[in-house]
Amino acid sequence: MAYQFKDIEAKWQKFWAENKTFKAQQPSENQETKKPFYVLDMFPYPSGAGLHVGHPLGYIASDIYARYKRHQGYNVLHPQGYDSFGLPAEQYAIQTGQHPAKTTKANIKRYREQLDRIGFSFDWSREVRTSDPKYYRWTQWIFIQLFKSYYDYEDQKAKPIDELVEKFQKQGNAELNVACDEDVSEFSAEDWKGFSDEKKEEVLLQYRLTYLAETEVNWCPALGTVLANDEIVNGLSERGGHPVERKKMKQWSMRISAYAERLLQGLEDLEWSDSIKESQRNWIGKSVGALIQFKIQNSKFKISAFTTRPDTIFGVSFMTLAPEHELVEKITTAEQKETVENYIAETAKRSERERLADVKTISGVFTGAYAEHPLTKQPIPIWIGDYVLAGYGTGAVMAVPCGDQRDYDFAKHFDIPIPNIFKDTDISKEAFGEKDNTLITNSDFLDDLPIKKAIKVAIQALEDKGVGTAKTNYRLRDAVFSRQRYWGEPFPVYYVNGLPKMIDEKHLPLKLPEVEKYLPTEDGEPPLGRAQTWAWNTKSNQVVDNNKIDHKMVFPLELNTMPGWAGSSWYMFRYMETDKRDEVFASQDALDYWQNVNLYVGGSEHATGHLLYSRFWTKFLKDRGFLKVEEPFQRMINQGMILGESAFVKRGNETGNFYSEGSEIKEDYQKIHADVNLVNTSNELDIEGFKQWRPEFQNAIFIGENGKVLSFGEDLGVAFKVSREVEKMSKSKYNVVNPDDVCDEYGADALRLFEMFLGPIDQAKPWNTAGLSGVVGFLKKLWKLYHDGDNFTVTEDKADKKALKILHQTIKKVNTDIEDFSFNTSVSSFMICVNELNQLKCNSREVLEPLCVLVAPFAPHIAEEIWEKLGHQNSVSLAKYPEHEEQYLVEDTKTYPISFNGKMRFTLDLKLSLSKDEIEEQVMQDERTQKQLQGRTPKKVIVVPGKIVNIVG
RNA sequence: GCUCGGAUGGUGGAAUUGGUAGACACGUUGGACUUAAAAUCCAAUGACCAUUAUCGGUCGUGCGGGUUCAAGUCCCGCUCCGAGUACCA
Repeated sequence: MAYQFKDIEAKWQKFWAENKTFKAQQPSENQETKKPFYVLDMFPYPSGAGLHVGHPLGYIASDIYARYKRHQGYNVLHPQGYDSFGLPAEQYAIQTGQHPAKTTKANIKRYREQLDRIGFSFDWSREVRTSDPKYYRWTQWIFIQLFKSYYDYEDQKAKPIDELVEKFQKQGNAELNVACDEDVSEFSAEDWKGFSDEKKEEVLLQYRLTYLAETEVNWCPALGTVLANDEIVNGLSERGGHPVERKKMKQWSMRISAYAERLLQGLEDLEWSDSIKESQRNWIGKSVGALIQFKIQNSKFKISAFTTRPDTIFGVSFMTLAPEHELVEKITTAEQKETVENYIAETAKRSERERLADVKTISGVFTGAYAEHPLTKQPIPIWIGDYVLAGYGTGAVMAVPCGDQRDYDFAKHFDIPIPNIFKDTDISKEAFGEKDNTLITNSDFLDDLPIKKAIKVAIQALEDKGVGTAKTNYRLRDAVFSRQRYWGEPFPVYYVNGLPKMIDEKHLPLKLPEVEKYLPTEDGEPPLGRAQTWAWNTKSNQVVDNNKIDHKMVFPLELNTMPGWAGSSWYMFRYMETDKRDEVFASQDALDYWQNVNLYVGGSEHATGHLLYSRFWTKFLKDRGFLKVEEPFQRMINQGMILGESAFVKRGNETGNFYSEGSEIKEDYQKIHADVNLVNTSNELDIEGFKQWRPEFQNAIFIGENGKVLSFGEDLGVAFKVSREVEKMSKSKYNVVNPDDVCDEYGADALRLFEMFLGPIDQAKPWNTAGLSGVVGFLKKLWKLYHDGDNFTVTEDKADKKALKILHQTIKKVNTDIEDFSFNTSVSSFMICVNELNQLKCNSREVLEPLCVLVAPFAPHIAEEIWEKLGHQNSVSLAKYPEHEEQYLVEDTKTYPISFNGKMRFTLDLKLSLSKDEIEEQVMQDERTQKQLQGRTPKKVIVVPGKIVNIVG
């Protein structure tokens, strides 16, 4: 009987579910003191399209690893859940009026069905859904904790805001080294005590780790919504092409910038890919330099500019301010006023995106004002230029045209002098941007110092004169945390006189209200502005009707919701908790036991989003004593994307005829997507299916590969071919392959093995079903190894040496492969092993039982079935993973490659125990050596024992 | 522009510290079994040259150099492709 995967897979999936085989033990029930091991996948967003074959790639890899760790005796936590708040459900709701909760629930159901078919060893008892009020209650709770905290740079940690209030009372804010907004004004302890309560609240908001601030957003009046940067093309909305304007809105932000240094340092000890670490480093963008003050002539104002090159201070020939810089209007002279205003108006019109796209055009205007060089006291003209970004540093640049290409281009364009301060360099064509050992010149006390030394000396001099300070700048900006959406976590916030107040923790969750439509309101408020019941009664601590708002006891609630990354920034800790989910976000003993994620598997597209925010929240929760770990994810593997092989047919523009790939076409044509499910592995299109797929093609004419019109009946043998192109797998490209179909046709084990066999886990690769037959063949051969027809043929006989050798070689290889995540080569090893055992006609339990366990993480269903036939009661997942025994692998002879001048000529079996000289002697005596040498004496013989003999002549 | 990856047969991809390049699989070709097909099994398969089918030879890991007895692997200089990021002072 052949291997009946359908029955077997269904049987074991049922068995695992019923026996709760993969339920991780809680620390309290874990009496045998098994070591914990936490394997986590990035949880999916349950979209309406369902899973395609690309999604399970990472899940299969992590599942293999989780199963492997269970075999090794670990108490493995391997959960799964859903990142179920998000935009697609909301957009679907806008179009259809269906409540997002309803579609989300349906999508989750479908996801679960699809996942279950692949035989994952998830512990579903710990499932989380970010859109579940029982879950987002704790997301809201964390938000409140952030609101109640500030960041102390001195101790490098977050602390309760009350402690800051105490400090204000004692010493004001002047001397404090804490994270805050840029524009806080100084106050003394006396000032603080004199502040009204409202004023105090306003000040504190500038220090809290989540705070309200005016932020510019892209507002599209026609669509009535706020757009993200990537939803805008050339200043128009991507959807519909409507104009977009910049609008200031009050938004919640997260003070992630406070954690910049720790987020950077923390990367060192993580076992993540270099590329992700590097992206995070770039994103954080640490640059070390100095902040230098420039007095403005005839004015009380000062400009401070950040530079990484204080050594070039004597090369400054002008300054440039961003058009948005606050000093611009204050310092512009009367005669330049009109020019400057025109320029500002013009740049404001251009969207940020346009400005970035158009880097080559140099534009700017002179303000008429002059700054004073802090050391030479020379006047420096102040310009405005849109190459200076308001959001980085101070929005002002001390321009050193000889050392910076942008300053250089600007100076050339406006005919500003370019003094050279680098010895023996040519700056006639471009700036000298190197940071090497070149010496400085024309720079007073910095003359003849190499650049690196000069930087230090310059900073010291500036500090001594009180005109500058050493300063580290980070590119990382605070993260906007408000979204004008419906389908997200509501903020636990109400407003008293415009100031935000937190709802008391014990009244959480604050549940999403019902709305009749999911669009923003006519006057541009977020969808929650449509809710009838969206006010907070501070007496009853309940949500009440809007028209009861009296600003005494009943107050308006926040209308924004939290972004997608809120719920995903802490979910890894939620899985640790099972019983007390209503009482805590996760209980202390669970957190202490599981610590953090040992292995995290997911795509690299979250490098600067989710992976940074989760690290931020973890560090924050640790600072405030809720966690003991500093990092959420210790080791990470990033799986590559599986791409689709789209199929294209050529359609004539005039006739509408379809042309086979190889046929001659006498008119202009377009390539249009054809559903890949209508194309076989030889790229032949199923024409009847194609006509049914798109009714408008019903009467189209098809020109076959032979160049003739295909008329059915006569031309049955003539193929109609399509061309193939690799693209991202997507519904709109009709190249989606559904894992369900693969499971139906070949089985879950085959799907698992094939996805692993496809290539290295971290590489992007196209899905090509053609290769599936290889792993299907392997499974059949594996089955055959234990069966002869219907009979189970495993015996208790002693295995012969050869069989043991191949078994232990395979064990050794697979063990190292799993640790390295080289699953493609493990599958190869299995194939080699099974082929050899088949040839040896091995049916000894001594070999076949360990092999069954070895294969189990990869192809669990077939392994369970065989395991049962081998007479075991328990699941194969509880079996101990085999370890290789060196005794079967050691050999006393080695096949030596014998090379002449580095080229391999023949091989010779030699005893491994031989010494160098003995090897050389035996090789030289061999007749083939003599033949190669033809009587000559070799110059040198290189013998590497155990490896190779090379004869140089 | 910068940063990080990558380039190996017809295809996907193997190759410890430099040590027999092309494992394994797909595909292709030939064969066995069969009335036939499917399934299965066996063999060949980097390119070129040579020869009597033997024994053989030359070239081959994007390109050009280098180090070495020996380079896919190390070093220098390029080309191309992919990803991220972008006027970051």
